[in-house]
Amino acid sequence: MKAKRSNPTMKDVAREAGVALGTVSKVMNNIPVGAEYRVRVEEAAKKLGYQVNSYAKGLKTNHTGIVALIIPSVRHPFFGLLTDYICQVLMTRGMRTLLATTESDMEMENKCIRLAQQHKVEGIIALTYNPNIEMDEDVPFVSIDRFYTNRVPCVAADNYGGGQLAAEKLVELGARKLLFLRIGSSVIGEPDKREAGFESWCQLNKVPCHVIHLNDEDGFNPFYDFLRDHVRDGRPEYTGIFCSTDQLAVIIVKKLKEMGLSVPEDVQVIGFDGLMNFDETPYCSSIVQPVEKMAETAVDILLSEDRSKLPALTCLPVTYRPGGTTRDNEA
Amino acid sequence: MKAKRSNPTMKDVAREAGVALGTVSKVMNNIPVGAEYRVRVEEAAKKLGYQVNSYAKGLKTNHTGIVALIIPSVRHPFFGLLTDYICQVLMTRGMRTLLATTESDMEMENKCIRLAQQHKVEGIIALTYNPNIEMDEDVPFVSIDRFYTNRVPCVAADNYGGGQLAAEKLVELGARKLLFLRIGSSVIGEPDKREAGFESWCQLNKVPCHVIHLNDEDGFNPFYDFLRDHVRDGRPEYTGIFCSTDQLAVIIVKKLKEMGLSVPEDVQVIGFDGLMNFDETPYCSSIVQPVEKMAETAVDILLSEDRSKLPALTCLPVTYRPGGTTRDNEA
DNA sequence: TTGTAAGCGTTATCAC
DNA sequence: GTGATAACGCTTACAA
Repeated sequence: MKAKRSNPTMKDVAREAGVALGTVSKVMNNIPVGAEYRVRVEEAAKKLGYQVNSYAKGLKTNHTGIVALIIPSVRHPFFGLLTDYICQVLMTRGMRTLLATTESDMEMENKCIRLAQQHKVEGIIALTYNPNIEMDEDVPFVSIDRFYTNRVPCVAADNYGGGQLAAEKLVELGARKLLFLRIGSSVIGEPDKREAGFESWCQLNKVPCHVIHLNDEDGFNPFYDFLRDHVRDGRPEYTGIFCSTDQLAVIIVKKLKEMGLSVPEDVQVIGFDGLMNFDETPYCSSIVQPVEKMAETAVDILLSEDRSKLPALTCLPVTYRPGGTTRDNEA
Repeated sequence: MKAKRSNPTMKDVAREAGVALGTVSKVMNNIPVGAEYRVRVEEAAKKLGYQVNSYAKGLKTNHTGIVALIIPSVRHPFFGLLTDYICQVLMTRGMRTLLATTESDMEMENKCIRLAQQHKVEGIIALTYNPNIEMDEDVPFVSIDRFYTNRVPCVAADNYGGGQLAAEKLVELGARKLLFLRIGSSVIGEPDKREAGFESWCQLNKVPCHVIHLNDEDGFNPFYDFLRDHVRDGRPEYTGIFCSTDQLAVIIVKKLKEMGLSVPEDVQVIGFDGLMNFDETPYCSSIVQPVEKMAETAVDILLSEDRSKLPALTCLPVTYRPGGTTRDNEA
């Protein structure tokens, strides 16, 4: 553990090296300079433990090398994973991550955006369903999972295709009637397309399909009721369930087992997200979001040179992965 | 979604309001100023959509309102949770979080510390087992789970006490012989005390206790071998297992079941961390780390006014929580 | 190629 | 209480 002296400035380095201030600056920025000088400056810098003051630098250049990430939390596995990747990708692009967790509180979201702008970040990546985002026209902004306008690029998984894929898989695995389950207050983001894709596939393929929106008041009763009302020969009729998230799927599987139904024998369940338990095993069969790809894409778009022609919406392909809650051969 | 005009400066506001530059500065910093002036300035600022440039401000004041958090990742539930709390607590203290994930790579850790210092952060909170941290003497530093020297405050859970508690609980719940399991390369952090506490309790209470360090080469063989070698009447002799982390505990439980042993009937398992699955249910019976308290404490120490007398090591109390892998009455 | 000097947007120190 | 003015540490013409 080494300790270094404090706060030497370029002026100090210049004096130490016996060169002009501008020369030091050039060395620090890799601008061609006499080899002899370069060495002198580098030695002086090392000796004094000099580090550029990026605030002074940022003030001049308006480039801070910081990108703000605004996200509901970092403790939910999906957000944690996404944050992790974004942070890593930004690092490889020479950028730092300013993290702001908002708990999806709109006021907080706007506050964080304001703060980010004050800090002159190079751009903002945000995951919010806030309809009244107050964004500065000229700080690059990329939204994840939420389409605002053509002027704000949005990156998301192919939620619609994922919904279709879930339906297709469930039928392929033997389910004749399908159920879609979703929980929580209605939002207006890309994830809503999971339901749309699911339903459209069923319609197109003439597969009976029912949709249940769970809410906080009724709890799981609508689900219980539906299952009880649709029984045939003592077995549930709807044997394929698609849940809007893995989280919900895990809960539903538990509920089903409590009801004496076995998963995947009696009923098959597919979730959405593709999260892994921390022993690297899937929570459930799931439509896997390409989280790493989403992170890369978001960063690429945010930092792209030519901001005049950006894709308004980028949907990245999802995949299906068995995870024990479906009757796959190889599961 | 509103859009604002770009980059007005204090000078612009001053001109717009018809006052001097200094007056604007005072208004922005809540320094007493004529009521009439204050109103004029505030209106002008709003009209122009003015926001302070914190880089210019930081250059002057050397206060950036940013704290760096250096952590292996944010995708592991424990780190995710910790990051979440730290970010929240910092926010309530008027600080922003600069996040750096290192994957515990030492080079990366030092690089991140260097970058943080360049960004003139108010302080650094780091979770690293890096022995050669290159830290600047005069940027406040708080370490989590790793004691360096008396000069660097360290915040951790009471790992030693947690180890004792685990042993005590296992015996209380009926185990006569105890096993400690730990995996991975040896580190030199506070978490090592889990083992020490566990052993010391056993010694003090004359309870037979065996320790196994799993490593990558041998895999779980040492564990299997030990279990096989210590059987009595067809039942394992060591019926209480303490794992150094919840993650390991989850794996061990799985292995035990594969061996035909049932948990918690045949063998009881306690982990460490107290993590919750994302459906808010514990992974296993566990010694719970006070993560939120750790976050608060780390931030408090980092930002404390008087840095002359700081606690070198703060160990926060842990608790035991049943989680289905022990034979607790109420589990 | 190297050195000089003018700002970048703030804050802080003064006279007023 | 208010308003010029000099820094803060750096980049970048531009002059040498």
